[in-house]
Amino acid sequence: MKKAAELFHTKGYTATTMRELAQVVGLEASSLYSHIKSKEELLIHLCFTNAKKFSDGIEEAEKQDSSVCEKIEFLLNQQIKIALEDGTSVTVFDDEWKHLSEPYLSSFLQIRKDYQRRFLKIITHGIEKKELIDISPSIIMNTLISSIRWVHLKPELLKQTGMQDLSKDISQIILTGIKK
Amino acid sequence: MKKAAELFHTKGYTATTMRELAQVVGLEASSLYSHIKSKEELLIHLCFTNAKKFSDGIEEAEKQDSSVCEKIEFLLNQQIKIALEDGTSVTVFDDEWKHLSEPYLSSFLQIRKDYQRRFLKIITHGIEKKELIDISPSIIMNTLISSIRWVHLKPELLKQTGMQDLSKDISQIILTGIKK
DNA sequence: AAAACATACGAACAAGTGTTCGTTTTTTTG
DNA sequence: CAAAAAAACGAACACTTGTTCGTATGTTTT
Repeated sequence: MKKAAELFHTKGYTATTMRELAQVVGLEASSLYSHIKSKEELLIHLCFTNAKKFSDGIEEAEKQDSSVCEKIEFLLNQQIKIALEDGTSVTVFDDEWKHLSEPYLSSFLQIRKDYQRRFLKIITHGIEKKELIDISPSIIMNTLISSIRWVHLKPELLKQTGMQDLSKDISQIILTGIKK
Repeated sequence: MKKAAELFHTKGYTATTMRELAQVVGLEASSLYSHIKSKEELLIHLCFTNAKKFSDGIEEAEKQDSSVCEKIEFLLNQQIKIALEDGTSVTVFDDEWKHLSEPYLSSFLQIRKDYQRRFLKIITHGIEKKELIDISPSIIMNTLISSIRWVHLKPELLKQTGMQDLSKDISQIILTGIKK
């Protein structure tokens, strides 16, 4: 699964061959099928495992008895942490889900939509409480989510800066920008 | 080229078939080759056309006799504009370039690297002049670039908000976050 | 109108795809 | 150690891929 994630990350799902994957794990292509049912099974697993991580994150944020800004900071930190611990999976989650076939595709999109709905709710709440500036919640959320979508591609920056500091710097930029 | 960009955008380069493309433009697959030399030619054109747009943008910013913040705001606006005018191309530029083969791949990465080098220079300059907060220029740049990487996926938000306002809102979030 | 050209087509090809099958090898269990 | 189960293999299959080729059909130039 790990090697599959790496290949999907670098070459993309469609461009990745079962024969390539086999070679990377030291097997013949046919042998893979003693362990998995299909190529898509790999993609399904990677997509939904990561989807769960994100959903769990937002659930935890919702439960917290804290200010909206603290919740958002928590979410940012959490997502940066996930991205740094398992960057290749995040790529798959971000970019390769579109190769899921039905019914997995619909299911995945549903989870994603739900995640964004809950995120939006937090932001909207923050605007109402005048914690956040009065900008379209949708714009804020998308900017927020996107702004960290490079972290998993720069592991060298992690070594340089350290996760704690990296996380703090990014949070500072974004939070300063949306705080009232 | 336009239909190709759309297909590459929704299905990905590798997953897009010449037969599909042919059907979309109302031809048989073989007929396409009266107009293009290969499938990759399409990808090459899309990648480098967009690369040029971005390079031109940063060149213009460099020339401007303005503060660093104004330059960055100009760049943000420009890139948002590009993303909204031709969203599918931006996807190809962002995500599908990796399917370029040599020597195009190296050439493309060189251009990209050069673009980031010049962007970094602007930011570093801004930090030196105390216009920007003292955070790793690399972190600032990546956050900046990424933060708008969703715009081209939400044309409905454009209709709702209008490009001018959308651009202003995003700029406000990001610039407030990095201004000293 | 003839010649030259661009465009479109169907058929085909060579290479590569995910996957299956029957068999052999290796590991685990009783 | 023998039996059962799991894992690995090579060969093959059915299908799809980008692309080529010879040919036909319009379209432009002379």
